[in-house]
Amino acid sequence: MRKISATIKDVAKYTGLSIATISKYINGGNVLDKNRKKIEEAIKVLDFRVNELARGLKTNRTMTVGVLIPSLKNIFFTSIISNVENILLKHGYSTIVCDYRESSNLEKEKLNFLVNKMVDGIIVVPHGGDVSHIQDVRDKNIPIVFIDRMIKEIDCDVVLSDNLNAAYEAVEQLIIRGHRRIGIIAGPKDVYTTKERVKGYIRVHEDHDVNVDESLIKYGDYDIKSGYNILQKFIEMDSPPTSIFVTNYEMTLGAIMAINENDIKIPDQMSLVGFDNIQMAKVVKPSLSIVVQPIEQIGETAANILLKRLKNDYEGFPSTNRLKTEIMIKDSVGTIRS
Amino acid sequence: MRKISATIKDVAKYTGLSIATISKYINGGNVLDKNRKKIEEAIKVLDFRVNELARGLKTNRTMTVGVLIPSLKNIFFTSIISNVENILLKHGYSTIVCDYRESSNLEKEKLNFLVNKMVDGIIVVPHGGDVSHIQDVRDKNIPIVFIDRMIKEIDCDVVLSDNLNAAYEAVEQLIIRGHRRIGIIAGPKDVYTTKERVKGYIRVHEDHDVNVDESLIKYGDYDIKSGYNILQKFIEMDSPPTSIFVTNYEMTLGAIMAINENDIKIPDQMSLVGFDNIQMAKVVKPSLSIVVQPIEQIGETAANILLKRLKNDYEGFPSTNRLKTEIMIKDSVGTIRS
DNA sequence: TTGTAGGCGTTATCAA
DNA sequence: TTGATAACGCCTACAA
Repeated sequence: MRKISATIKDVAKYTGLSIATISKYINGGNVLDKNRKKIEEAIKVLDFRVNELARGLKTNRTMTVGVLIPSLKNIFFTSIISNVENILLKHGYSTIVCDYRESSNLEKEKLNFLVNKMVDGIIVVPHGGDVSHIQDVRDKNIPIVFIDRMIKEIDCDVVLSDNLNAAYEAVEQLIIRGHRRIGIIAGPKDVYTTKERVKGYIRVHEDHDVNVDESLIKYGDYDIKSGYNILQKFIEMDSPPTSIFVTNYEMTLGAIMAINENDIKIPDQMSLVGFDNIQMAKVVKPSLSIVVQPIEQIGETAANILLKRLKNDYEGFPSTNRLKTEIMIKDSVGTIRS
Repeated sequence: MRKISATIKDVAKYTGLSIATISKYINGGNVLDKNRKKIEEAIKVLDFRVNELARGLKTNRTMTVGVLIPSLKNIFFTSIISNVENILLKHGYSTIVCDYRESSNLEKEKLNFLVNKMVDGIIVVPHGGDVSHIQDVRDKNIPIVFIDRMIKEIDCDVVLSDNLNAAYEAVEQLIIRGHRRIGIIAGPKDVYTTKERVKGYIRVHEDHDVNVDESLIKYGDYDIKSGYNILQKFIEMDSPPTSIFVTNYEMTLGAIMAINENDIKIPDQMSLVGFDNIQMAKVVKPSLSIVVQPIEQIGETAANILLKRLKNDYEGFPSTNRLKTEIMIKDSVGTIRS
């Protein structure tokens, strides 16, 4: 069916040279000038392309990297991938993208799939919880880079935002403006980013001598619905918070939905700080204050570390790359007069 | 470095059988029951996995599909991919995802990359314009499925929304509510979806005997900025439209930004119908009316058609799958009293 | 049912 | 600098 493209053998025949010589040329070896010309002509005429399969079989490398994320519908992750893919491509690597739909089982399954595909390396946003399947991959000496979340049990390069200080600074802006009852809509309790962000929330309270009311810390699922539901709960409290900090993009969307439905005036009745997605922040009215993660930098860093490991350069392993976030305070945050 | 996993040879040694027998077992052939047990034991003990490279070298198939989209930051496309990837995976195919960043040159380059990777099939959102490089791929008899956009010059399966009628119905809702000056923020003039959506816009005007004012048809780039700019221009017109139809998600975002900045009251001063992304539509206040494309169905259909072609089943080729959209009218659309 | 052997396209070693 | 040749791991006639 599919047309078989020309092989080294064909090029050899065309030029009258041997297979070995052509192979050497392809891999950057020295050949006589007149031979080089002939080879180049043959390659062009025959439209020769290296058969990566055969090459991989010999070299034991596929020049392929697996990327595994919780969801392809999450723009935070796809934006990262966009950068990763582009950088890896420049180095000849292709990227197999999988999402595991937030399911630990699927994560395991897809990880296995990637191993079967003999990827040379893996970039993964680990789900957390049981990580033995990841350890299994590590045991095979396949380079892995974690993104966004850390798994303490596994020695591994990791690239993530400074979540703790991101939350710290966001909440601090609220405290500075007089807020004392600050609600936080956090992620799932057992996820790394959640823990870090809650830690930051608590630490800044302590540093400013503001009492932490445990009832203002509520855990969601990082999805729209929980953002919506939790904000609703905050509203229904006897003494509702004067401001809310939402810790990811989807829940920020949900929170805004609830705010709109309840006709709550921002920032007069309630201040709001969201997470990620500048575009969103600009569209909402009043303009939304948000924590901005260095998305491009995360992807770039992860790709470069992986490339380094693929070159068998294990300098600084395991490296932890904690990138700084930025806080943009806009109209959704108001001041409390006491 | 990387641990070499067990080969058929190893399994053969372990079981005392021959390579051929093991191979037959793997590929579903018949072996004696006692041998089957031994083989299964060996596979488990040795953690044997088929080397896809070697297999591919023999069978001339990589069990890999390439997916090429304009941007990984566009949730419309990534959502489609999410479904595609999942379905293909169930059939043993892995998905190499590339974006071409809206550049025709990059599209060509990445398409070439995929061909070099010897993918068995390709799903692509074609950029349009020069399509000779796509024809080149087709000439190699690699199955291709187009998504979202049609390329008339190339015989190919294609899966897309019924863009014409989507626009028709959206604009019709405005006409029904008394609007006579309806602005359309269209995409780039030479893109397929743009043409179809503008066609629908014009046709519904004609069907309802409403005059088409050419100055109300403005072309953008399907990006946020042009949505913003064009809406701005509409506002500045001597006789601005009473309603706007925006033809993709990003431009809808941009339009809303402009509306917010100019303090235009929706729907009193202007009605608005956007495109895609239900989540967004719910968050904006007043709730946004939108055209909803059948994202899941698009991915599913494309994947299934490709799988069919990969099985060498060319029934109905080239098929055009035009899926129906849905229109959600919400608070952003008002009625004009005359 | 099982085994032998050749070949897929490439790389790499070793002579020439 | 070039060439002959043996792998890489698998599949597949064909023979036993």
